[in-house]
Amino acid sequence: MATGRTHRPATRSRGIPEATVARLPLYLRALTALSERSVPTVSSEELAAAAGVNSAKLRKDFSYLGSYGTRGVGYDVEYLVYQISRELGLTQDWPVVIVGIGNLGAALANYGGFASRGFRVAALIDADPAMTGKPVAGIAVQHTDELEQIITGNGVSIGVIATPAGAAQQVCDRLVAAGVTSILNFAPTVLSVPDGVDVRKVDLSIELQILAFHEQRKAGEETGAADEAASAQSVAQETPGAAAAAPAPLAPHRAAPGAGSDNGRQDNGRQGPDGDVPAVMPA
Amino acid sequence: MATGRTHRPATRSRGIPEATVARLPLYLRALTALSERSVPTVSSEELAAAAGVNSAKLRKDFSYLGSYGTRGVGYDVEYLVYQISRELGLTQDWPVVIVGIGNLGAALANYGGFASRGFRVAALIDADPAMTGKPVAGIAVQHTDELEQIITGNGVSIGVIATPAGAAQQVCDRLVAAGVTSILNFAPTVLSVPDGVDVRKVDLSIELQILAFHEQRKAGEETGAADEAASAQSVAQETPGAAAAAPAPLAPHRAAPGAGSDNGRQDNGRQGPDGDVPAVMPA
DNA sequence: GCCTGTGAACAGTTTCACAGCT
DNA sequence: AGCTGTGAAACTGTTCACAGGC
Repeated sequence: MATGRTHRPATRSRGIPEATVARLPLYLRALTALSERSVPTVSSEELAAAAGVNSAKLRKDFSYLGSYGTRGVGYDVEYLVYQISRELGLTQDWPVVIVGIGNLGAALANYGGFASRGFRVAALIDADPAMTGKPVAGIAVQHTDELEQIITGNGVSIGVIATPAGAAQQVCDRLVAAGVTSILNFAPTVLSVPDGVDVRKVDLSIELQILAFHEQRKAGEETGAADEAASAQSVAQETPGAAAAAPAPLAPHRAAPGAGSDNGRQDNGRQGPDGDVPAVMPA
Repeated sequence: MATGRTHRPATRSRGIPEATVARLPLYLRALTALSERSVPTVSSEELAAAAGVNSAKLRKDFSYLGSYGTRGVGYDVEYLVYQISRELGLTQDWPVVIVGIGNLGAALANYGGFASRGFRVAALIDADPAMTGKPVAGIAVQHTDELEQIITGNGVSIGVIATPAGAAQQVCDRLVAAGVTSILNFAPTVLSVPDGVDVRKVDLSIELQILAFHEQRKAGEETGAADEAASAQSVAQETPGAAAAAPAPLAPHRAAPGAGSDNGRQDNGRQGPDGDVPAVMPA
């Protein structure tokens, strides 16, 4: 077994870097597309282009999973799809509850990508009695009172919070108390959870603010264009080949420059008040 | 490109690290909350707790902005709010257009955090003629045909794409051609854009898949609890003080473990087909 | 004494470049 | 010849620990 022998716990549980884990879904999506077109194999170069990363990074990432490619040939699409799915835990079905069925919650409930890959919306929960029983995305909304029962009854371990900021911590506490150990938080608040519970955060206004930062910077350097236009904004390099070399004969656009490192995972902390930032949804 | 690589080493601090930029909005939110409670100053320790990071990181982050604190005292809340706002470019108003007014687009349009800090929804655009003229969040939806005119007429440089995956690249191309240079993409696709255009991506299913990965890992190690429960899942450390030491006398929960490094910024690449993953919104 | 600001050590991630298999 | 897999180098980000001002 090429399972690197000496050091390197390669296939062992501790191993895959977070940065790599965060990219696996990207590869999986690209591979799924290839699979649907019945493409049998891909080279790291091709797959990397489809996923929007560079090939060295992709190969390194795959090397943490094991040696699933064939030198001189490339990777077997179907096999890789399976291996990555397994690694991500998508071969099993994850029941998910969405709490807070406003516009955002409804959008999430209707999100096809949800159901398509390992996730199943087990229940929609909202605090508004007027919503109870109303079907959203084919599922009847249930009242918050039944939250605990829904969680335990369905063995739910992943919860999505799409409530207003003011209600998020409370909902979070109840989810955790009922047994949820992974939370995807759309409310603009820092959630406090016990050790062992994972929180990932998606925050609209933060994303916009980061864009504004770069936008402002662009405006400020609108002067010396030609020379270092792209690199000046600290947007840095990626796709050294595409961006630097080839004039791209037919493609109308080129690669988006990428600068790594953001966080999507929440850290820690306790926010003082409750509702500081306006909420995403009505009720 | 290969143009030497514009070093920006100098004593002239023209380079705030991306990781720091990504946290500034977090600090800003915590500071705004303090400001509303008329708190005059905060220590790095307090502010860090409110923002969910550790104090050393926060101090380092602020050091890139300059020396805005007072030794022995802390930071002046109002002053810091101003400095960070300025750094992020929020002292000016950014007109934003949202393309794709389905559930998600509507949720974004209604998002209060949008308007509250520097961003103004200049227009809502949808390809469905049935939507045209309908008011969403108090703004009449306009048809895609007017996209270019809206962008140039309002000097819009930031666009939000909330369309189905299949339409995203097309919309993106038109936005860019019309002058947009920053895009927040909610469609599950890799967008290709020319150099100089920033793309940030928010992808629901990716976030869920990352959670599933950790969740799976937790299940697999449900055995040896006590000893290294938290660290075993590679969720790593953050808040060394809180998580490792102090038994937290009164707080009901503790810090959420944080592992850094994700990406929210898209990289590069050209996707082969168009609509592989189901879209977020109906039409 | 308290708390900021920061150099220096450390850790994680990306890129390079090439050995090695097919 | 072509392409993967991977050490090693380069780089980015985080943590430590303490000098230095209040």
